[in-house]
Amino acid sequence: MEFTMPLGSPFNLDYTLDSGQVFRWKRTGEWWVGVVSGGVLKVKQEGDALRCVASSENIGSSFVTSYFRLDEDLEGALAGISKDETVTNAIERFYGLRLVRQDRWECLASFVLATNANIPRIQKMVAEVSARFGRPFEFEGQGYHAFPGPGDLAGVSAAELRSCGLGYRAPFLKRVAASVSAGHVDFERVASLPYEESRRLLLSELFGKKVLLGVGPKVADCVLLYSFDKDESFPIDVWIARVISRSYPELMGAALRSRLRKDARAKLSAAEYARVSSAVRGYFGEYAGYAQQYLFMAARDTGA
DNA sequence: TAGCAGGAAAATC
DNA sequence: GATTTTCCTGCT
Repeated sequence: MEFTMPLGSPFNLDYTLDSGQVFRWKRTGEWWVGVVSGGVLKVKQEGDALRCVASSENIGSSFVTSYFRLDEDLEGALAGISKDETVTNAIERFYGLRLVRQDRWECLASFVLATNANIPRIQKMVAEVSARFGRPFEFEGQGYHAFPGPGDLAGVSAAELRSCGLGYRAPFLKRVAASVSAGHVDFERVASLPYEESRRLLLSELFGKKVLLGVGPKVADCVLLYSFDKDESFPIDVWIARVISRSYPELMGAALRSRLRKDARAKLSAAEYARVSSAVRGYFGEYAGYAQQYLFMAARDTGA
C-alpha cells in the first residue's frame, strides 16, 4: 500500500527517527524502514510531504498521523519551552524534531532494556528479541519480525532471553512481560491521568510492590513521554544531567552539581532525580519533554 | 546518601 | 588491543 501525506506543519523525519526515542527504524538510502504495529512502514520525506509504503491496511495515513503526532501543534510546544538561549539554539539546530507516539508495551519493554546500554546496543537487543520471539512475516521479499507481545515473552525462560544478549536485563524483561500479560498494568488508567499521577501510578501502585523490577524513574519518564503523550515528562539521563549541571545550574542542587563535576557519570538518587525533575518541569512547563528531546540531541551533537 | 554489581558492546584511547 | 563508557535500577 502506497500513499503520500502532505505536511501541514514543521516536521523533520531524520531528526525524529534518529533521536533515541525509537529502536526499530533503519535508514536505508532515502527511506526509513520501521517495524510498527505488526507490519512494516517505509517513509521518505520529500520536502513538505511524506511518501509512505506500508505492508498492511492498518498502517495508513491515520496511523502515520497518529504515530508521528502530525496533527499536533509543534510550533506552539516549541514556543512554550523557548525560555533561554541554550534551548532555542537546540530548537534551531534540530527544528522539526517531534516526539512520536509508540506502542506502549513495546516502549516499556524497550526502555527496560536500555539500562547501561547505548543506542546501537539497545537496537540490537530489541532486534534480537523480536527475531527470536516475534511473529515472522515477509514484505517486498524481505523477512521481518513483529515485536513480541507480553504473552510471547512471559513464558520464555530468563536463560533464553539472556541468550539474546540481554545480560542482567533478561529477568527484568521477563517479569515486566509477565506482569503486563497478567493484566497487572492498567495502561488505560495510566493514560487517563495527568503526568504526576500517571507516573506515581506507573511506579508505585502498579510497578511497585516488587511486581515490576527494572522500571525506575528514568524508564517510567521515557515510557510516559514516548508512548503516553505525557509531554511534561522530562527523562533525566547522564547526558541531560550534564546539560542541566552546565547550562541550568540553578535547577540543580549545589551538592549534586559538585558531584557531577568530580564524576561526570555520577548517578542521581531517587530523591535527587525527583528534585531536579520537579525544578526542570517548573521551568519549562507543560512541554518540558520537548525541551528534554532537543537538549539531548544538542548534547549528543556536540559530544558535550 | 554512598557505593556497588550487573553483562555486553560501543566508544575512546 | 586495552580501557573506558554506556539514555539505570536495586541492594546493602
